[in-house]
Amino acid sequence: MANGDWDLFSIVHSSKDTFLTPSSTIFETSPHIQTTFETSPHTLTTTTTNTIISLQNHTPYFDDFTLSHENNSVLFSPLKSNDFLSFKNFISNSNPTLTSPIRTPTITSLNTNISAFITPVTTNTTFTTPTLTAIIPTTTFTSPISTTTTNINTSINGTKRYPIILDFPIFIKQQQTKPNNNDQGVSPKPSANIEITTAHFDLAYNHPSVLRKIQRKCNQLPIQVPQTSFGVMPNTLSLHPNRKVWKRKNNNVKILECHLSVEKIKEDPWTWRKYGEKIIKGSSHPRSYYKCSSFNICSAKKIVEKSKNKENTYVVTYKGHHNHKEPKRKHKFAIGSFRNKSSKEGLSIAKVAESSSNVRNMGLSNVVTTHFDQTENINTQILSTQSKVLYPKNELTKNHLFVSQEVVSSSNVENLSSSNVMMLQFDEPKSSDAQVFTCESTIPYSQTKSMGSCDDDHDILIPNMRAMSDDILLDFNHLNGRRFFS
DNA sequence: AGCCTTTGACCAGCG
DNA sequence: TCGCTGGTCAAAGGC
Ligand SMILES: [Zn+2]
Repeated sequence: MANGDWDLFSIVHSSKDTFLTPSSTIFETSPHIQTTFETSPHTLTTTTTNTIISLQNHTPYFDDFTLSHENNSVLFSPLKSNDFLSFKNFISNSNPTLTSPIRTPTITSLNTNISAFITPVTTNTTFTTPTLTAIIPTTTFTSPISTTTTNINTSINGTKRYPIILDFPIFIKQQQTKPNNNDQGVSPKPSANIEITTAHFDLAYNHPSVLRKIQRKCNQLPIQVPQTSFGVMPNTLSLHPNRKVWKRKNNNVKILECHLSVEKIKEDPWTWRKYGEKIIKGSSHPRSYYKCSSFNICSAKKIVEKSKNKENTYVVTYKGHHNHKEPKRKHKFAIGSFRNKSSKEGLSIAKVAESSSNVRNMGLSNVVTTHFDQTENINTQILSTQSKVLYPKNELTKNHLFVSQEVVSSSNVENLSSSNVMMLQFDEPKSSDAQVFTCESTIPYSQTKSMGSCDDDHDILIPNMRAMSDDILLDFNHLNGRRFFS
């Protein structure tokens, strides 16, 4: 796939006045805010170091921070280019001893530059960790201010009020130093496998800059937060007695598209039942339609089609979400076993699948099927995001970031090496309903390990609809006056 | 028996 | 209006 086909989804951490930019990408860690406060010249420098992966420049999001000055504090939320004015006033008003000298300062320089230094990603798997530096206000005063500010206790503390992606790029760096045992005689291998889990999306959804826009302009474009119209369920009051009618309004909404190897399809912990197969015009491979078979009212579906371009790779599109836990074990005919030989496509999969090891790590979150669901409509989304609760610890762990420890240990490395990249995509802004997330990953469902610990004391997380119990879901259904899972 | 796939018909959306 | 296309249904049969 040509890189030009991808627009990277932005987990947008933008400043208040910056619209989310669908075509740019930023992943960032918790900003580490370091400050230096010098009295001569009177300079406050705040250095916020984020770790960012991006293909293009992007207005960064600065986490809220509090400037404490003696017994006073001011919250900056977030940092804006004119914050230095607030800072100046703050300094002026907080300490009477400064009033006189500051009243008539000669400001020799004001540096309000906020700039992001982002190194372009040169390959799909080489990431840089640029430094983002913000300098607020760099104000140089003339004397006599330096003689009156020597004992001022000034500090800046990041408030870290909202969840952010923790430690994500750190793991990337670890991966980059790890030799790849399977890297034998094949041209450059991905140095990092990045498994995109619900954590990324949840945190993106929950980001305050995102939520504000949803609640304010949920119907306007561009849409910053994934939303679907997939809530149109099969009509149980069908006009045709012998046939159910599936209303296909907005049926073209893609939830998530993945390019997966055979192994990863096999390791999909969910169970699926095939309900259709279609020859698609212009495609040499048929498209298979699957429904989740674990739970009779689960609306999760997936569409599998063999990739045109890559052998042993399948394009898997997931729709809807599971309203239940992962099955403890797959029954023997679950998708992935491909027992039937009459389908040519299935046969090719079956050969590989049967020769592979058994499915492992059933309980782990997988890349997409478990958690990349959307709330059923915008109303629900607002409802859920207005109720902030803490995850139960086990759910938090389950949904946390996973990074694989090994490069794919299959025989198909050469076919997968070019796809070992995390790509998330917003649809074109003109598309009013569809939000396309595209994830191209070679991470198997297994071979993953939770490497992150959660900052439980600080993170405030939004309830994860699919991680919640069915009872809670029913409550939501009542609140919204309709049923989602029927 | 239960769950699966296969398969042609049916249905909705769209140009 | 009509035909094309993709998604879904459901009967039939397999494992
Ligand atoms: Zn399900």
